[in-house]
Amino acid sequence: MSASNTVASPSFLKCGQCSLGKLCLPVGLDPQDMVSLENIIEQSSPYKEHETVYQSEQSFEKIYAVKSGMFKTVVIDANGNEHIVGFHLPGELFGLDAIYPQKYISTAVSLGTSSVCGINYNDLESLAAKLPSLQRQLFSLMSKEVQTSQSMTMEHAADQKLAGFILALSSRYKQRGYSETRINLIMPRRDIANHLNMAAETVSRLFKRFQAEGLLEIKRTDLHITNMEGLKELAGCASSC
Amino acid sequence: MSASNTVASPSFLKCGQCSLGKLCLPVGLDPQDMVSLENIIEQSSPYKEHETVYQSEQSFEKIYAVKSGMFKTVVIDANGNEHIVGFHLPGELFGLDAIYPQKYISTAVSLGTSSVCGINYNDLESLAAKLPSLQRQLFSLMSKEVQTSQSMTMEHAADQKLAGFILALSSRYKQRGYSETRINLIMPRRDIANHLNMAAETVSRLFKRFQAEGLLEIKRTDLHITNMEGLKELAGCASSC
DNA sequence: CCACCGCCTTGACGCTGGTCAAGGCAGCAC
DNA sequence: GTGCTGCCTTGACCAGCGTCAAGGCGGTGG
Repeated sequence: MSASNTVASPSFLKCGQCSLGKLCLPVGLDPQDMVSLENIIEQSSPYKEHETVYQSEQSFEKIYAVKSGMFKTVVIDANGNEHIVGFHLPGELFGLDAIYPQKYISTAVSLGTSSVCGINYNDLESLAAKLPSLQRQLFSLMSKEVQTSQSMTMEHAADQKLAGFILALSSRYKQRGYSETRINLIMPRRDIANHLNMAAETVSRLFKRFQAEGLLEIKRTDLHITNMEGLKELAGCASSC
Repeated sequence: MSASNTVASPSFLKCGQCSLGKLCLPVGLDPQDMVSLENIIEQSSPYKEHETVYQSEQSFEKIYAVKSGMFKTVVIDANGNEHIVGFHLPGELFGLDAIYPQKYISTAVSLGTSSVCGINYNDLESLAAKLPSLQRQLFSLMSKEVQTSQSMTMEHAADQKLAGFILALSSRYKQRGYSETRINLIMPRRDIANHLNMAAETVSRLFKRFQAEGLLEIKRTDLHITNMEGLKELAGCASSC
C-alpha cells in the first residue's frame, strides 16, 4: 500500500479480476452471474483531466462505475451557478439520478486521468430481472445513495460540514484498502468549497483552524488526519459514523 | 376538489381502486400484476398525530407508502439534535434509506391523522424479480429520491431554500390533483425551519417578506401562492423546475 | 368570562461566514 | 534569472441569519 492514496488502475480487467469487485456492482454475484454482467459492461479508455463523460440534459443511456481516478458530477442552476453534487471514487456508481427523468441531470467530469465502466441501463434492468442478487445489489446501492445525500443536508455549520466531508472521504478510502488517515485531496479547494456550499476562503481558514486544534495536518493536496475522534465529534457524525 | 388540500383518505381500498395508483408503487403495472402487489401490501389502521411508524435503529422489515395524511422522517444526530429529513405526502414511499443498512436510519412520525400501506421488503424484492414493470418503477422511484435530496443540498440562502421548499410542495400537491397555489401547511413553522436548517424566526420573517413582495399570502396554515414565477426565480429552480 | 398554553411574530444584538482585495507561492515558459 | 498564471492564504469589513427575549393571538378548559 502506498503512503498516500493515489488510485490504482485495474485497467482493462473484467469484473471477476477487478480489485473493486468487493465494492462495485458485482457484490453478491456468483462467478457465473458475474460473467453475464461482464458481457454488458463497456470499459472506457481513460479520460484526461476535465473531460466530460456525459452532459446535463443529454438523454439517459448508461450508468457508470468509476474504475480508476475520480469524477465529479456538476449541475448548473437557473442563475448559471455551478454546483458540485458529488465526487466519485473507484467502485462507486454515478448517473443513477438520471433513471427517473431519463436524462442526465448533471454533467460528469474527470479529475485527473480517470476511467469508467459504462453499463447500458436497459440491459442492466433486464439482467437484474434475471439475477436476483444483482437486483438486490442495485437496490442496496441506490438506497445508500439516498442516505448519503440525505446526510449531507443535515450538517449545518461550516466546520461541521468540512469535518463531515473529510471523514466521509476517509471512510470511503478505507473501504478501498487505502489509509484512512492519509488522504490525497486531488480536487482544488474551490471545488470542495463549492460542493459544501461555502467560500474557498472559509475552507482555507477552517483547515488552518483544524490544524491549530491538532485535528489534522495539511499541505497542499496532502492531508493527514491526526485526531479522528476529535473530527468525528466536531462533525456530529452525520455523514460518517 | 376542495378549495384547499386537506388530504383525502382512500381508506381500505386496494391499489386498483386507490386514487393514488397513478403516483405510487403500482405505476406501470397491468391489472393482473397489480393483484400480486396487493397481496403483499398491508394497510394500517390510521395513526393519530405524533404516533411513530418505526423508530431509528429498529431492524428493517417494511417500506411504507403514505395512504392519507402526512408523515415526517426524523433523525437524531450524535449531539441529540433532531433533524427532519423529509415530509411525505400520499402516494410517496418512505423507509427506502433503510434498505442498504438493513435498519431504519430515521424515525417516522405522523402529522395529523394519517395512514400508510406497509410492504414487506423481502416480498417486494421477490415480486420485483418476477414483474419487470414493478422493478422498473422501484428503480425509478429510488432514483427520484436521490435526485430530490441532492437538489436540497444546492440551495444556499435562506430565502432560496424556503422558496424551493414551497415550490416543491406545490408541485407535489399538483401531481396529486390538488391546487398548486393553495397549500395547507399542516406542519408547524418550527418543523419547516428544522427541515431547512434554519431558525423558526427566519421562516416567519421570510414569509412576511415574501408577502410584502407579493409572492404569496399566508395566514396560519393557509398558504396562497400569488406569484409562481417570482418564487421560481427566487428559488433558482433547483428543487422545482 | 378569564387564564393558560402553544405557536407564531417582532425586535435588538452579535457571530459566522461571505465578499473584496492584497499578497504568497509553486509551476512553467522564456 | 524574470514574469506570467493559477491556486491558496490572509486580512478587513459587512450582512445575513441565529439567538435571546418579549409580546400577540387563537384554542381549550375552567
